[in-house]
Amino acid sequence: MKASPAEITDILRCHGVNPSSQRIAILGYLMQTREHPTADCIYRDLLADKPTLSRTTVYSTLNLLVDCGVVSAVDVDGESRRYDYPLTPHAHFHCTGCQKVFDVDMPVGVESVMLPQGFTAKSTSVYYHGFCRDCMEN
Amino acid sequence: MKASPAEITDILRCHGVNPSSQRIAILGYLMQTREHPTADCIYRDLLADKPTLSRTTVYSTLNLLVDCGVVSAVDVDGESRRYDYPLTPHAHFHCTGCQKVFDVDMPVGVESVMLPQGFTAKSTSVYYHGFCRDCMEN
DNA sequence: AATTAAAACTGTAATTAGTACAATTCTGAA
DNA sequence: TTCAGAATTGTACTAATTACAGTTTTAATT
Repeated sequence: MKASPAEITDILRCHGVNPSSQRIAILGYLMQTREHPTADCIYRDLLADKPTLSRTTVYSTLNLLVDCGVVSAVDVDGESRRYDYPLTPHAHFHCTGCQKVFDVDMPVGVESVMLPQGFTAKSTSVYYHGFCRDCMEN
Repeated sequence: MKASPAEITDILRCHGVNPSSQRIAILGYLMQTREHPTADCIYRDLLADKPTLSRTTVYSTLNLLVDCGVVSAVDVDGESRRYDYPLTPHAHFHCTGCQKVFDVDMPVGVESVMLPQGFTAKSTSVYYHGFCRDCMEN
């Protein structure tokens, strides 16, 4: 089910973000994919619908959305940063063959690990690296 | 305790890597720090001892060592890749204030999570993001 | 010790992701 | 309708990393 512009607008407003048409398009794009796209990938795909969109807007909007916690950044390898609208908490599997990123279960207990005195974690990322099914078979 | 050149040579040979003086210096550097340095940081620090060292060699050596599993890459944010000689398995805490990376305990059970059918993980990374003690206090 | 082929190293040039910034456009309140 | 602030745009720039060609080193063989 695809989120309506009104729903996307609400999410933005809830986080104190002014809902411009570009921001709605970018967040909407992230909400309807599980592909963990890069900024450039988002830019290229949205260009068809919004021919005046600029790369700078995509980058700055993504930074804004990450800063206010609406979307999360996926830094799974040293390559381009990817972005994720996390419906539910999950971990990521990075296939070193095809470079795709898959959502997998978040292991239990990760969030409650003992950190050194005085350290407080605001978020946790778990990445598995290996071969996905398709790459395993070939 | 600092590893001797002979010990470093052994580690390299065990992994099928020809122990050149540059490779010994780079691996030795990583073995005696817990700072998770970037390639450029390693380059700058080693330059004092090896004035003819080139950045390209540092990058290619690090790629080589990561590929053969001697050192691990730490991609904790979108910035430069960092490198780690992991004596024992551990997770990483990334301070969003000072940008330092700290070793912390690896939570139990992370490695035994249920992955989708046909997926096999070769390695696992766990990153916590937040404020370290010093940044918390200031 | 001399020869030599392969491997490793070096330095420069190129590539790529991402940011800075100034100019333009949009928006919504007065 | 006016206008100020916010958002967007496009270009120029920076920084991390890689490609590549030429040089040096290594180590085996004669």
